[in-house]
Amino acid sequence: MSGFGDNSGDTEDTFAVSDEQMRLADGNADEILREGLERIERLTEEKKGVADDIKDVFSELKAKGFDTKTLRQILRLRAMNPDDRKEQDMLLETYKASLGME
Amino acid sequence: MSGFGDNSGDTEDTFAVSDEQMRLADGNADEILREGLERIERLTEEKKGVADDIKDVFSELKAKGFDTKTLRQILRLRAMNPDDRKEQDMLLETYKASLGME
Amino acid sequence: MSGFGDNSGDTEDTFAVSDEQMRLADGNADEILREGLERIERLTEEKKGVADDIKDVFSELKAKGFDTKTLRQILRLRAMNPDDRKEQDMLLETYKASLGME
Amino acid sequence: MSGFGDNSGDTEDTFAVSDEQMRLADGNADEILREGLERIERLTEEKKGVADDIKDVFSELKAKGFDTKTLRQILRLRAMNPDDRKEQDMLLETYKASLGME
DNA sequence: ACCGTGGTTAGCTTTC
DNA sequence: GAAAGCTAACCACGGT
Repeated sequence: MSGFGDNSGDTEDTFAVSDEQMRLADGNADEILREGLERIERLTEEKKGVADDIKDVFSELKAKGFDTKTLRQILRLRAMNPDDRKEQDMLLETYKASLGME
Repeated sequence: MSGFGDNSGDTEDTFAVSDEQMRLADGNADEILREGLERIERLTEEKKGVADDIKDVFSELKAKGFDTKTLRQILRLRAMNPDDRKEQDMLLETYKASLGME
Repeated sequence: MSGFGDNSGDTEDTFAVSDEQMRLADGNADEILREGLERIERLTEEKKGVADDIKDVFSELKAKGFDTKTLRQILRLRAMNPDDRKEQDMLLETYKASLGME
Repeated sequence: MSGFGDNSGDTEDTFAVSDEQMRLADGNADEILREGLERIERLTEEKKGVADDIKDVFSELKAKGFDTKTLRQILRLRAMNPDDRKEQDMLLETYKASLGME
């Protein structure tokens, strides 16, 4: 089986090749599919693990009295390029002024 | 600074402790905060790396003719407990029949 | 067909009832299902319409030079209870100070 | 105040215009901003109302024994173009066969 | 090349 | 407090 619409697996067979030869050269799309999926599944597992670690750190900080929501805000700010951050902040202040928000 | 309302960082100081001692024992909430955030940032970086790896595998499969959307469906199916999957499928068929969907 | 495990739509028919009577009393779970889904589909359509309207307003504002991202921030701020907003802001400033963020 | 980078709000004032004139011609970007935001807020409210209605229908169906998750699947299927649906399904079956999933 | 769209992921809310 | 559903932001893709 081939993915779809690709030109691999030429069906003309000008030169006869055994199934085994095809499998070895790969040709074997099933195998490509299976291995690709397994790699994704393994990586997804790994990703999930890291996500759990992150959650743990948040929990610890929360247990020590920190507010999660605010922590996330801080992280967002730290992640921003300082210049962009300034720019963004200025813009926000301008709009606030425009609307009479103290 | 303490997270909020917790009673850590006792200010009574019945027994004098040097600043250094406090810092080591921790006491120092600023430090806890800073280190927590840094750990989160490091883990987030790591997570992003894994996510990119996953994206790469999808790209490879796509290049080999596989349809990404369908691949995701397959992954979802494989992730399900077989029994749940059966159950869910049966239910779906029931509803479809109920609605006259072929 | 019934939703699940309920005994409505008794098929014994000790007392003959016309199909019409059943339909009216309802009994007919298929009908309930079909009508429920149709109501949801209609409402979803409606919701989509409103979402499109919102998008249009954003587009207009953007065309007049406003920055969409900042507009969303403003909307978030306006949506918050003023007290919560103050509280939240104070907390953020505290953490920033704690981290030496100007 | 102007959104950004547009040339409205000319500061040269070659020809004096009263504030009132500007406001009427509009020029008044503050007003544009304020009204735009209010429209969005009103529409958002409306959207929320419709979303709640949808939730209600789901609740009713659930109370009558239907499984919400499956209902959502059905809705997804009904929303799809029949041809796409067939196509998608075929592809899925192909991949499943490829992987030996019954 | 950019805009608009759809799909995915993260975050917040509510329920159990 | 954990888990699920809903909402909003993000991102990559395809169309123009």
